[in-house]
Amino acid sequence: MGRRSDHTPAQLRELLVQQGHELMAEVGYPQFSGREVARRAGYSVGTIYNVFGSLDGLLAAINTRTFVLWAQELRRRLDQSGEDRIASLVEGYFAFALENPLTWSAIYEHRVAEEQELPETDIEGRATLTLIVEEEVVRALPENTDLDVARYARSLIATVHGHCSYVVSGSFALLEETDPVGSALDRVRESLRLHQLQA
Amino acid sequence: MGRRSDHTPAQLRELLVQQGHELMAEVGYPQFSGREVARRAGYSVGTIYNVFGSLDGLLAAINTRTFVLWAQELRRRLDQSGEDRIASLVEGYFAFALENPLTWSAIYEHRVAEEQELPETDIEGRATLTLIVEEEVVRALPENTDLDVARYARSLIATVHGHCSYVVSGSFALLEETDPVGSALDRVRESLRLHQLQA
DNA sequence: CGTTTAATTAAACACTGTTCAATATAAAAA
DNA sequence: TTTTTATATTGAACAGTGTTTAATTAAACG
Repeated sequence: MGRRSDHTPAQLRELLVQQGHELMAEVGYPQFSGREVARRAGYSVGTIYNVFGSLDGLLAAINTRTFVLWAQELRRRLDQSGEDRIASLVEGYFAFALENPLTWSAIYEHRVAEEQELPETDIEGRATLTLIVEEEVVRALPENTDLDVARYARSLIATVHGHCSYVVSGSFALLEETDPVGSALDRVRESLRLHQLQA
Repeated sequence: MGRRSDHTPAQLRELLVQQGHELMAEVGYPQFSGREVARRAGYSVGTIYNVFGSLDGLLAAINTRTFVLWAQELRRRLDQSGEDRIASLVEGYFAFALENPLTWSAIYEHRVAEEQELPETDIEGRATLTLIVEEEVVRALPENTDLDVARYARSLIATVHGHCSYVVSGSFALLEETDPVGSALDRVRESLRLHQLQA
């Protein structure tokens, strides 16, 4: 078969990312197969290389999709949140990871060698999550704080991330931890409380 | 070639773990190859399956070795530590990960499906790290604390781990974070300070 | 010594990711 | 409309991988 016109370039790209994302959700990063994605999309392997340049390119696009869905979930929860928006964030962080363990883990299992080579659209989609958290951290802090808020927000994300990754990977289950979300939230609250008083 | 007697079973096991650990340090988890380990050890692939039952068994043994080396490094630093033993711990955590990024990452990249099936010796080697931290957390807290110290220690480990994994994976570098160790230590100190006062 | 037992291998199988010449077809030019 | 050009698509080839298993050979035992 030679040139086809079943899909526009944009449609084809979308199709591959969608099928790839589904496969990732089904089997996870270690069992992920580019050939299988092509098979499901009704194209042959080479097409992935035409469209994304490499398998890494497809994987990056799949993970970016996960980032976007994750950010949407956080926004959704913030919109429905009561007073305690920080709790909504932390719970949303965990909830997404636990409801989508395989796609969520894939984000961290796929090491991007030179991250500068990520397409603009990918970088943007990924940054959103950080921005959402930053907004809420600003909101939780006194106006006249002398903290580097961006840096502080990243540190709180890292704190929650550490707890969350232990849960999803199963290390915490082994240690019979019953309330990892609670622990993560405790650490975040402790830190925020101190910085709220300090002003 | 049939049965050989170049190594005792124990020696052979040790040889494979050692070669495997070296290979992991050279190429990292994604490029790791059981066949290559066997090649370097001068045996054929099947031997790995004789000795460890599966490739996962070898990987578990390799990662356990990393845990043991890591724990040794922490103990070494604690022995030479001044007053601030918590800082020694956090710095030791990061230092080991940054000096051994590939073997350290492999610990978290190799998902063990049913962790109950880890050999006793592996479980023991891995638990040591947690115990070291627990000891120091007890030391840092008032005697009459009503905290669940084991659980609290795990939470602090998760906090540091979150920061550390961002550094090693390169996510923090991208965000121009200059002092992740400092951030992690800040979060740990904040929490400890509160729990020191609370008594 | 012969027999049993166990370690070791090589080959086979079914997969991977990646590259690339051949080709069929859509788009452009005549 | 016909011819030409450009390109999207494929399928095969290559070099790997993990895993299983029958055959082989050497050690251990009686």
